[in-house]
Amino acid sequence: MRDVAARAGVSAMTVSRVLKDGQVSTETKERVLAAVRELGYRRDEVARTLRLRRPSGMIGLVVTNLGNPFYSRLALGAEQVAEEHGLRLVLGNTAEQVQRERELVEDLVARRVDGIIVVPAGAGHRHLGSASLGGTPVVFASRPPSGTEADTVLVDDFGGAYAATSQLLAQGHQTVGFLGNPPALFTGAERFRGYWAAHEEHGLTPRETWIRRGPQEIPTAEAAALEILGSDDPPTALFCTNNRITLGAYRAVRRLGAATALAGFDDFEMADLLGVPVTVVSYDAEEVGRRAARMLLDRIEQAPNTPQSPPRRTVVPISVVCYGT
Amino acid sequence: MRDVAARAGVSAMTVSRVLKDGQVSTETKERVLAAVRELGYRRDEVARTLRLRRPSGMIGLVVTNLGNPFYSRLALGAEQVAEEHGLRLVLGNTAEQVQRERELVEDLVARRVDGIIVVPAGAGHRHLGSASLGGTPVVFASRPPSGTEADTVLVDDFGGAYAATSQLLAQGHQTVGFLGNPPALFTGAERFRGYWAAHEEHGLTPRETWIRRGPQEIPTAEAAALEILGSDDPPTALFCTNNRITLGAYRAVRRLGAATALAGFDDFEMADLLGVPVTVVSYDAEEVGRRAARMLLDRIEQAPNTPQSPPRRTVVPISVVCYGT
DNA sequence: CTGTTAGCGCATTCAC
DNA sequence: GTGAATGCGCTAACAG
Repeated sequence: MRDVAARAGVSAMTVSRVLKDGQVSTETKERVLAAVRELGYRRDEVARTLRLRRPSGMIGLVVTNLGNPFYSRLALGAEQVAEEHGLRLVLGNTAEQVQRERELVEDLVARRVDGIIVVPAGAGHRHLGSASLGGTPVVFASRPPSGTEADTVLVDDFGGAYAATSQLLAQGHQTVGFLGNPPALFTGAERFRGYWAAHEEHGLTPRETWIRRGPQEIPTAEAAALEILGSDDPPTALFCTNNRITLGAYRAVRRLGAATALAGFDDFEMADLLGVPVTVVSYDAEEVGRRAARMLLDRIEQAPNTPQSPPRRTVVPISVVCYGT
Repeated sequence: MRDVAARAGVSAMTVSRVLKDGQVSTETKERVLAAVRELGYRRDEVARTLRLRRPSGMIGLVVTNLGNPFYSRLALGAEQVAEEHGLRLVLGNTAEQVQRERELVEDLVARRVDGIIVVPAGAGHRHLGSASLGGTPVVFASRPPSGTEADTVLVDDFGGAYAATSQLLAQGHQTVGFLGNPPALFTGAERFRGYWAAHEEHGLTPRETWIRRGPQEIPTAEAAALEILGSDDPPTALFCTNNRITLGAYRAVRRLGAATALAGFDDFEMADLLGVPVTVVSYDAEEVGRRAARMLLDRIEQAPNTPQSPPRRTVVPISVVCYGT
């Protein structure tokens, strides 16, 4: 900046004013801008935010697995909203490790991000409370906080599982198996709850032998499905808690040549081409990111030393789509 | 920091030293650390990097479409490497808009990122040259620069298309159609070149009526495939330049009940379950991100006022996988 | 071992 | 309109 000033024959102060369109005569302004171009000068945003006592104009996004399309689409949605407000997104991947999460969040706070969106790993989240983070606003996405209160954006896990299972039951299936993620995961628990509630609604009780609460990937889901469907008295339908599990189940059904109906959480591209009836719970992952970003922006815009409004929670709706037959 | 110093009864300088584990007596160190804990103090990394005349410890990643799993996995790979070096990733999505790209890159430079990985949109990339960016190192990923020289990581587009097409020809198909992205895209051009070269190798010339260089999404690809396969003299196989196009072609084949063989760029989860023979070009998208990050780190570690080593280019290998039949 | 001085690049405040 | 002084939060360099 000094160099630009020298070249334009003015003081650094004048250059600063030109760059923030302050009161400068048209003539000097042009001289300064010329010097800026000639020197390829760029104002240092880091020094600027320091001087202005402002946060960095970045928001942190901490996810558990960016390789999962759900989270990359969440990131895309958050990026859209951040972009509209001139904010940049700083990305961190925790691989479900609480320790990584803790370090990442600490680092983001030290870098003075305006706020953080986090898909929490693990169970206790006191270390993610805004209070533990020097007041940096935090929004939870996809999984709710435990041990602290905070703004949260969830998917309607319960409702989706309930609706999809109900669909199967309404189609006349009396026996619906369950393949899903472990109960320790919030989504796993909620989706199981939905599955169960749908049965109760119909006066049914799922049989324990049709339930597998563990598979996470295609091969393990396939094995579990083979086990269930190969038993003496197999169910006529299966509810799966995510699309990888649904694909595993599909492989099993196909291999056995069974007529088992499938329902699952998460839409996927080939669902209509499988050749067996598939019911799918569909929702907008980008919308999760957009809402989280908007909630965060609302917090950020609240004056920091103002009494904080209570934490809000919003649930992104799902829809049920039936493919095939 | 002053507050911490006051509380510990020392000067700010001592606090600073404690936090960077300098020469401080164990006793004062403990007093300081106690004060840090009590006040929940965090060192301001922004001010720190300013004072140390260092870049921000962040690298920028600018992609054209984070919703595309290829780019989100690229991001994941880059994040891994960045993480290992204690660097954060700042993400930007251009949606293929050159204007957005330009603004993003400018902003990243102004924020003093250590370097930038970019999947360039558009055709001319002079504005992405390290020179135009005040010397900030830049690595191109997935598409090469034009109008400037820079480190680049590519996928073996030509080789993959060549290998997959050759596979079809070797299987006895004399007539292989082409469904692919527009020639303006680097990948589109390269993959077409590979398709063509494989034919030449076999003494064949593809027929123009079997070629569609435009479809990008499933529905348009399906329509194009229906057109080709519905003609008087349809080819017995189709080469598709990405997995969305392959899926579109598959829909057409299935609808027509044809026995057309398919080959395509990009692996996908269901490829082995389609019920028709499918050859797929597979590659490691994360590896693209990892290599780009490593190249960038190499540049960053070069002293800035040293004669720069010439731009490097690396190509991530592909492998061909045959499913079905 | 610890404190003082000075300045990273910028912008607010107050002169002129 | 423009410039000089001052300080954002931190730390290298030099005292003591």
